[in-house]
Amino acid sequence: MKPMTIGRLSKAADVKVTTIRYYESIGLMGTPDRSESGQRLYGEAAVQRLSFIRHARDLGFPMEAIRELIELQTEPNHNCSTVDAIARRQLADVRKRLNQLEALEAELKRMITSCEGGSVDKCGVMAALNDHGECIHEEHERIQAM
Amino acid sequence: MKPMTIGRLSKAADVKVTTIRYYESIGLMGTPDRSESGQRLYGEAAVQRLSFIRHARDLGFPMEAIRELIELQTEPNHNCSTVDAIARRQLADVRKRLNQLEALEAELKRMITSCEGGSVDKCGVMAALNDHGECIHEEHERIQAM
DNA sequence: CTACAGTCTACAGTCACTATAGAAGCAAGC
DNA sequence: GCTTGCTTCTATAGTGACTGTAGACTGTAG
Repeated sequence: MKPMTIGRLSKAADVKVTTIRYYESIGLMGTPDRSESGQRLYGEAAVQRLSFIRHARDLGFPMEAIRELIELQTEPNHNCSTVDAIARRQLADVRKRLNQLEALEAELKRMITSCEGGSVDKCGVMAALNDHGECIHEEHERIQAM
Repeated sequence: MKPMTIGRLSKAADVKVTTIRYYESIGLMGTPDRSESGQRLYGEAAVQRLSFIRHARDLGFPMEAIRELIELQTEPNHNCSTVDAIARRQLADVRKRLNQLEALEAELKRMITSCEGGSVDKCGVMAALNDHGECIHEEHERIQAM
């Protein structure tokens, strides 16, 4: 039951110190106890909470959804259908992105095989990039780079 | 050969006016001619350039890669192997993201099916989110939400 | 005691835009 | 010519989810 400093918490949950303070500032983490000298002190619950956030972020849940989930967690009598709905929404989102990425993969593959070497003005990749009619972006949503 | 204003260019290339000015400010678009009253005037080449950028962004190319591609375009004698390399890098990236998303899909599906209704403290989704050991993030890269 | 790592606050910077404000320009209708 | 209303101009601030920096204090190992 001995409390840990922010650095230890950081290691325990694999979240950077600055990010922990950031989460606190946006109200995701609650205000921790402080030592006499003013240092933040955390218990196991903080590790849990932080790992939860991290895991949900790794799964691509938007911050807002995570906030919602945390609120739901704190009132455990609430029916979990809301939680289920959030997860389903996220799954739908992931699937949409999968489809888009598959289309991208196909187009990139096509672009690359069309390139036969030589100078840029005959390059198939460049041609494909210039030739902006046919391709994907009927529904013009943008894929994020990582 | 009559020049168009930024608004017309915006419609022609399907890129917002503000975004065009932004691209200019970061040096992706070059400084256009101006009318006597100071309005930007563009020709066909600008539509081409802008569409090129837009298409590459739609394909998820990072800004830096696009900048590189544009530079290559302006020296057409350059061998296109560099272009090919950039496209291949992008393809590899897309494939990596595909794999990650597939893993996410599986985990989300598992989470959702494990939920049998009832209150939050017995919810399988919540359990999965709390239970942060086993899952994906050995290689902890984060998937971006869109 | 002295290093030196960790922690504190507060604020600026990142990316790729988007939004806002306030002023000036332009095109059409009356 | 005048008014109406859209477009354009510049400059600046805001977004999300952090990251980085500066300068001061604290805690600990040798």
